[in-house]
Amino acid sequence: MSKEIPSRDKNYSEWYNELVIKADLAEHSAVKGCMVIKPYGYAIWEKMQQALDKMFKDTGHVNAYFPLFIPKSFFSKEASHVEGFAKECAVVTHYRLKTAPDGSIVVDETAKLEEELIVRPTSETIIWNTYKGWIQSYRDLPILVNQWANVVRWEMRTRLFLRTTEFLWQEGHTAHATAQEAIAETEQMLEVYAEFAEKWMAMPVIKGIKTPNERFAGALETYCIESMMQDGKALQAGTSHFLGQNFAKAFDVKFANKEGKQDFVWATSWGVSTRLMGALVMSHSDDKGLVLPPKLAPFQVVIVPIYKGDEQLAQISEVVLKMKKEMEAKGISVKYDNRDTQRPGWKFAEYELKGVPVRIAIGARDLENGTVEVARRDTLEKETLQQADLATKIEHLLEQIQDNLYQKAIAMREAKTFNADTYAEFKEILDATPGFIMAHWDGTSETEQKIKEETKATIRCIPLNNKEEAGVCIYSGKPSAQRVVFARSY
RNA sequence: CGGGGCGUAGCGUAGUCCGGUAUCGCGCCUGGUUUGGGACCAGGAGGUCGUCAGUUCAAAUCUGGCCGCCCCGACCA
Repeated sequence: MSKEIPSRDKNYSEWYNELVIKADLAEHSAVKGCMVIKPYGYAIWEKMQQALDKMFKDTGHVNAYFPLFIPKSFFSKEASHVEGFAKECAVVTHYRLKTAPDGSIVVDETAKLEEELIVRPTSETIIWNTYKGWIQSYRDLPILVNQWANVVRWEMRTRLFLRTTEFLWQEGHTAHATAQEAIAETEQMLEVYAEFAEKWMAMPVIKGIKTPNERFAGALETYCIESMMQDGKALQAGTSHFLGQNFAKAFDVKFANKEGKQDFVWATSWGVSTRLMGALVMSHSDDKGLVLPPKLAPFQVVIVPIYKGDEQLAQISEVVLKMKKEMEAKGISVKYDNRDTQRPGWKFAEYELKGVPVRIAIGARDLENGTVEVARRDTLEKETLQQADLATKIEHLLEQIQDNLYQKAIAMREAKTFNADTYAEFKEILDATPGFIMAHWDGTSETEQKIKEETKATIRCIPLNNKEEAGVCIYSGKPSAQRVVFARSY
């Protein structure tokens, strides 16, 4: 198979698609709109899961699991929620197949479900139906539960990782005694997501709140982190919702407060998905392939021996295994690729394609000099280092790479963030230099809608702690107190 | 659901207009030489040409139906 991927600049979508496949992250599946996540891609997802899961637990959350199927009646209890998801639900109507007279397998019409089951597109309804039985008193609160699960949304158009029919995610669903506490939770989880994106994925994000148009179906307020991909398009990387008492009311979840009065429970939900994998690819990778931040790389260092004959390999291996051990003692994950079936040049290209942060090559020359060749994936720079204290040097190098990726991503975002003061300017920037456009907006849905229809750009978010600045709306000319983030998005 | 493109070996493709039993590259297998940036030589294996039907002495090629995929749009995390 040819491992060449198309250029990033020529066709960003094609580049992304090919890269995901060639780097062995995922592939299209036999089921329309679904994908197969391959072992290498899944290993990265597992790294993400582990880091996130720890952050959730450090903030007091626990994991649980709820059913895949949601009875239609549950699903329809919260009006705006149904409305938001109705168009993209997979529905189970029967529970048995049979063999037809002609030998083909058909649905047994006699095995029709009395009530259809919805394959969860998200679990608010089934979870709140369950919480009803868990909550009687303020003493039962808060409930801080997270679920790792798969969900199905029957999207019309799909794209590997970014929008597949089935995807993996985590969804947190919390229940609180007060609005204030629920809002604090919503904001806390947004912080967790932002920290994960920036510290682990090396992907800078803007924290903000969604406009009513873009709000989650059933939420009072949707907080989000928005990131910018290398082609200037925005990607929503995570959301945290303050659900108010909407779901508690829909499922009649009341509790007795300290005064002995009945009140509806306050709710939040928050989630990130395998979409983050897409974000990771689009944030850092280049025409040679994937570029992984060290903290999420399935292995951070690959060692490639360069040798002639078994004897030389044995000598090299002796040195390598010692090095490997030292690095592993520092918590660095190392792969020693001593396969004789591929040549060094092939391996170099392969590990670049797969985004391994650091590559160490060692041959006869190095054995003599007590050196190794160290190549970093982010800058593609190579240098020769002394073997002495290599583990410490690599440890620092990995930190540097992690930081460099983040700084590069910030620089890219800054270079593609513009102010627009008139609608003409706004449209010009949008086409000429895609990116984030900071512009004044009159705060109405109508204006946002019009701009979306005319330019395909949406308000990504209203940044938290936004700077106050008097101005006029680029579209309507009405007064505005702050700029918001506009962009075309994935 | 609208617009465009496509379906030929594991992958990428030529051939389709003008019908005559499938081309090339990568990969794979065997042997040898190699190994500091995707090796080279020699030999070899591998194909219901998406599918069903029709036309014909003869269909990858012509006709019709169906299926699937990709891209762009509406929808969306």
